[in-house]
Amino acid sequence: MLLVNQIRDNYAGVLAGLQKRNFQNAEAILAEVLSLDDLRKSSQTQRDQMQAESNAISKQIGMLMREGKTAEANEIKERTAQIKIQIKELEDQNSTAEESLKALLYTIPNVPHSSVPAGKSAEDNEVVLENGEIPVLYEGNQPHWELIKKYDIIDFDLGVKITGAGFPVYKGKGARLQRALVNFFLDEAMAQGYMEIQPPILVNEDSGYGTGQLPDKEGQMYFASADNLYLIPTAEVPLTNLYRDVILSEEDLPVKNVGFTPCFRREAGSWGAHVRGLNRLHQFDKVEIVQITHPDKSYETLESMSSYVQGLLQKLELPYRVLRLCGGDMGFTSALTYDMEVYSAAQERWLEVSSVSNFETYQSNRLKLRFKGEDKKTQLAHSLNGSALALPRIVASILENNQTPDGITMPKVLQPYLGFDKI
RNA sequence: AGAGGAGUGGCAGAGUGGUCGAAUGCGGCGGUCUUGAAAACCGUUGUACCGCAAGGUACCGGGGGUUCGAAUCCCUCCUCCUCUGCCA
Repeated sequence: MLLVNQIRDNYAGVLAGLQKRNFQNAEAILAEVLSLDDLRKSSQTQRDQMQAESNAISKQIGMLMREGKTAEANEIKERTAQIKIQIKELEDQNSTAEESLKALLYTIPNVPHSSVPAGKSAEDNEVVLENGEIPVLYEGNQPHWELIKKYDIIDFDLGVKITGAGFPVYKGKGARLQRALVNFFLDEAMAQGYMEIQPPILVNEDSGYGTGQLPDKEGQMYFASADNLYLIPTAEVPLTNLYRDVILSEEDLPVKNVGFTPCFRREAGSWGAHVRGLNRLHQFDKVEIVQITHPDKSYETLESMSSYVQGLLQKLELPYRVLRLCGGDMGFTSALTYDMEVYSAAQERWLEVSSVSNFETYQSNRLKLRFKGEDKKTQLAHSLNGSALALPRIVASILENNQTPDGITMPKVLQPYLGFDKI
């Protein structure tokens, strides 16, 4: 969430940024934030003063008691009763203001970076670059949901039988392809200095709040009610919450972590004709990279993460483009997001396979993720993450773009991991 | 899952109603001494909020309560350890 001081010190900038996102009623909401914060401060100042007086009296009572002056002690005691009532009132006022302030801040998205284009929807995203050749497929090519049946490598019907829609079963070479991709992605990340982390895939409520899935996206997560745990929608949640309530020292920066996990998304109400096959699932595998950096370095880091993801796509020989998301299409918590899309020749459309974002202090403010520098001052770190990569659409595009009348050719980099070159 | 024990500063560990944000030791940082280092000695060493500042307030696993006053008493939740049970 945004910092109140960020709003106070740069009111015009924050307002303009929120408007670029088409955030409704920005002006009224920001004014409300400032007035709630004023109320919070003034009630605390008063409360602290009353409390100081009360503490002084209590100390005095202690002294009188020790000297055996019980009557005098009892006399002063009566004064504290009155103070207590006032303290209670001020405390209520203070905590109400604080809670309202927090609830309001939760509803305000991050301020976009200056390079973010204005716009309302995906159509206004800016194409930064395109790379790779779009393959020309043979007559009679098929989309992946046909190919997986033809070669019997991914089975949706079996998934329906044992779980439900959106939970595919990977078989034989299909399963092997999944494992090869995961290993390839992890090995590549480690070669770039990321440390591999295997986190739990169920997380508690605090973690949900830490990265922003709660309170508003509650319906998107599967919930294990007997134990109050959420199935993670992305490894971002455990990987970033590792650093909740942590003060790093400056020399620990940048933190570079990578993790492979299954991801679970309820995707309530988002089913339709264009989300067939592997395009949208309830359970899928993803390798996620997370970095925690010094505020001065985060944009440099964002570029390097973007190039890293592009490198993966190049090695997989997939044609892709990079988009800079416009204000209206960005995620709630992001300040700048690049989406990587791979062209699927059989579906004749671009598929989003990665999203790389800089959250600046938006997440770290919620997480209380800070670092202490040479000057011994603690300040909020910047957090970034990106998919590197999510498997299903990568699998879909590999299958579709590499299909030939007599089989599907596997990218060269994967062959050592696969043990075969063709499906 | 059942029975018992325990959670205090970076770590170890005292403190069982007031002068306790908290002894002491270790570690860290600064200094004296030294050619340098070690040792010794001296000083310093948590986080957050309010305040222009001086300063104030809160925090002893989390939350709630009793009391003029809580690290200390009560309730509740969480976590860890030991034993029993179950188990990849």
